Amino acid sequence: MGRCKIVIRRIDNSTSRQVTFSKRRSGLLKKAEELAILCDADVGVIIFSSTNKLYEYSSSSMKTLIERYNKTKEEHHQLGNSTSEVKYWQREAAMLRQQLQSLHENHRQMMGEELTGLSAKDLQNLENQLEISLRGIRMKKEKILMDEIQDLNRKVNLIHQDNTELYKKVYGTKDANGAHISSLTNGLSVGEDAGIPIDLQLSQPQPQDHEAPERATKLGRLQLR
Amino acid sequence: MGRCKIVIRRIDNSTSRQVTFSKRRSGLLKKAEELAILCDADVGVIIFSSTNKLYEYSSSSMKTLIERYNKTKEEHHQLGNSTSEVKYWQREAAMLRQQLQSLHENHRQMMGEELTGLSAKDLQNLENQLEISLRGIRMKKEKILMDEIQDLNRKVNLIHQDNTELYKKVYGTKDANGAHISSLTNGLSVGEDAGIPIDLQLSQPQPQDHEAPERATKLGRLQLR
DNA sequence: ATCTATTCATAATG
DNA sequence: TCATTATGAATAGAT
Repeated sequence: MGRCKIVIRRIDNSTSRQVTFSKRRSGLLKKAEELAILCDADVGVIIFSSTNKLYEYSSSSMKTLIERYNKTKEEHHQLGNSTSEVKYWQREAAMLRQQLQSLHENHRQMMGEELTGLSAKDLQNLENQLEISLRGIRMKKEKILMDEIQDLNRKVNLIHQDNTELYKKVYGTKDANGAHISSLTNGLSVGEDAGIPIDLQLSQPQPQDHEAPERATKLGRLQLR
Repeated sequence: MGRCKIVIRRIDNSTSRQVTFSKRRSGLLKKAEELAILCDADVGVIIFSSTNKLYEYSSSSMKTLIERYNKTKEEHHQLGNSTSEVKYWQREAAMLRQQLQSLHENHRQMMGEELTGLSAKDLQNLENQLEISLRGIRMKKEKILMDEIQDLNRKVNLIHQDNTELYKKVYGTKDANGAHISSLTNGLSVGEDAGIPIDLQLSQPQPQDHEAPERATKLGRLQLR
């Protein structure tokens, strides 16, 4: 229910994930309250964001609700009482450390380190994955550069047009392009002719899909490396 | 979202209250799951109907979630109340969780995912790193394969020598290498001369198909494609 | 349960 | 974060 349908899977972009979280969180809490009121139910919602921030709703009291839940589940575990609080945190830390270790090893392997123990097959898989990653990364990079270049082209053309206009104003409507221009335009007259749009490109002609190149605009620098 | 707007207050008619409960309950649980997946959040919902029936959803485990909830609440409520040991472990866990998160993000980027937000420069660095990794991995793989081949060569030579010995025993000490051998050794005479070691090599240092090459050694088969 | 007419939630955008 | 809006989802009421 938005501008377009979305698939329910983790949102990659962290900004939009945060935005969506904020919206849907409030939506969920609202619906929980409506359900509780409309249908005379006892409802509790607990949400931990990916940044470990807590949000909650409870139609009565969360404590009572959780107790009721535990009773219903026939688990008299005394989850809320800090009998073995230290132990809890120790387990938590141990679990996290384990996860961290495993991920770290994986990461090392992706960095081409610590490869002993891997079979030729494992290495082949790793190689394939890295090749896939590289393709994705290169595409993304190309896109950024192409966008930047397109924006620069636009900028250059605008300046060139401006200069042509200025030239006309200064020298009348005679020849709008000539040696004079160069000196006037601080060496920016790139095109041969005002009528022909200037077009910078990456030396390798890549698929040119043109989207919003807003980043380049902000920079406004001319870096033609 | 229905035939007409309704006010949010207890539905008097028990039948329609029951129907609405059923519909909205599933809606709420669905939304909870979507939030958890989309935004990488930990979400739990507990619902007791007016007839004391329990319905629940939890993206991880309700037990863990409730424990986490209680800990978070306590932490918030009585900051100075916990012992130094608890505090130590809490900090430890928080630190580990942070590290895990950061490493996870890094890992995702190395997998070519979640690249939005990276600059062209970042992407270039990533690309360079992956290329370095690939070189290392390929070298390692080559080495494994070369070792394997060397081992096979050794084996082949040993067999060949054995056969030569056997030939001598059968036919005396005359010519140890000849056309006869071929028939005796089941087509295994690969080298020209017994004195010259046979030497298999990778035709090109590229991924051929390396289906578990270690098995070949064990089996003692010679597959010379 | 199933079917619509509506209202609602929210994705994209500024 | 806030506001707007087009669009897909949820659902109230009826069958």
